[in-house]
Amino acid sequence: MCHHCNYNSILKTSELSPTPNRLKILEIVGNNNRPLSAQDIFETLSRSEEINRVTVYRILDLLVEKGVIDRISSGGRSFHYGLAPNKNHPSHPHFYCKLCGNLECLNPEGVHLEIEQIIRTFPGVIEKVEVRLDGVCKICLRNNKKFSNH
Amino acid sequence: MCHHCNYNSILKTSELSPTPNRLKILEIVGNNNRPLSAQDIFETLSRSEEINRVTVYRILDLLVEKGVIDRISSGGRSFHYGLAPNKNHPSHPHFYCKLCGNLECLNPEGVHLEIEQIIRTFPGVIEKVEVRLDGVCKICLRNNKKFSNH
DNA sequence: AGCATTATGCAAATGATTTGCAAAATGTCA
DNA sequence: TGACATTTTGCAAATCATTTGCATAATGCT
Repeated sequence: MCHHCNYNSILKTSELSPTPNRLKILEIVGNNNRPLSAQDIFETLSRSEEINRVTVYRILDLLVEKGVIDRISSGGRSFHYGLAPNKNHPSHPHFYCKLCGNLECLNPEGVHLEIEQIIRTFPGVIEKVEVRLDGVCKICLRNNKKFSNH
Repeated sequence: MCHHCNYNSILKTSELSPTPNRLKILEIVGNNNRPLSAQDIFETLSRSEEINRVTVYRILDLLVEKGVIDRISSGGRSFHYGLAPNKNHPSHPHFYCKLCGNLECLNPEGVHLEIEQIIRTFPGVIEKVEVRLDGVCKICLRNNKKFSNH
């Protein structure tokens, strides 16, 4: 979630003209406290205007390509999208609930990851690190007693 | 990869009768040094015998459910499968090459992950942690000069 | 052998994403 | 402003990974 970002200028500095659709999609991604699926974004946007699903996919691809947003593996079959890490939003781990399929952001302080050794010795190029915890979220736990003793 | 495991007994202790197909699929997963997709496993198995793709999926689901193997997000659209961590194979991070789509295992020593704080304070149940590095592997780097200065 | 249970195959469905192509919108420049 | 190139969007269909439903085959048990 970001209240400090000017999405318009983010687009411009990323070599993307700030078209209405791009802006709206970036706002939806940025104003949410969790990474959303393309479907989530499509549904949200559809509530206020007509837009094609393919357009959503294409804009998401573009934003990922320019490094504005991150494509995040959810643990399920669909990708989720969140603002790319920057000064205001440090890189952080996510939690995936295998029951409701929601992905949530975790505090970056909670996880200390030391990968210097790998970065030093890995023969390829490392562009991104993803840390994801999987399990059952609080809400599903309450609704699903049988998981409470795992 | 595992040279110390008796797959037959692993199946038995997991409440699964060691049918030929289950054994072969577990062997393919276990004898490989990287997590494979269902498609990889299907193709490998198909070289030596007739088997249906759906059967492969079903056996993989079963092995995951019983905790024998792990379903791992690849960074691409398909899941990959590797032996679940145990005494012989500690949990370890993976590297996904966005060009060739291969997933490889990284040394567990290379990554230090401290998640005690999250585990202590998270309101849901955490069952699994996945760490994945994304980028371009050594081989694709060699074949794709344009990525060598990223 | 007879019957229940389990495992497999096959066809089709589903869900997420991508592609091809054409129409609409936008930008550029004389 | 008009003509033309470029970019953005929509629509239909394709693709890819995975799942479902249902029928048959294999296996286990008494």
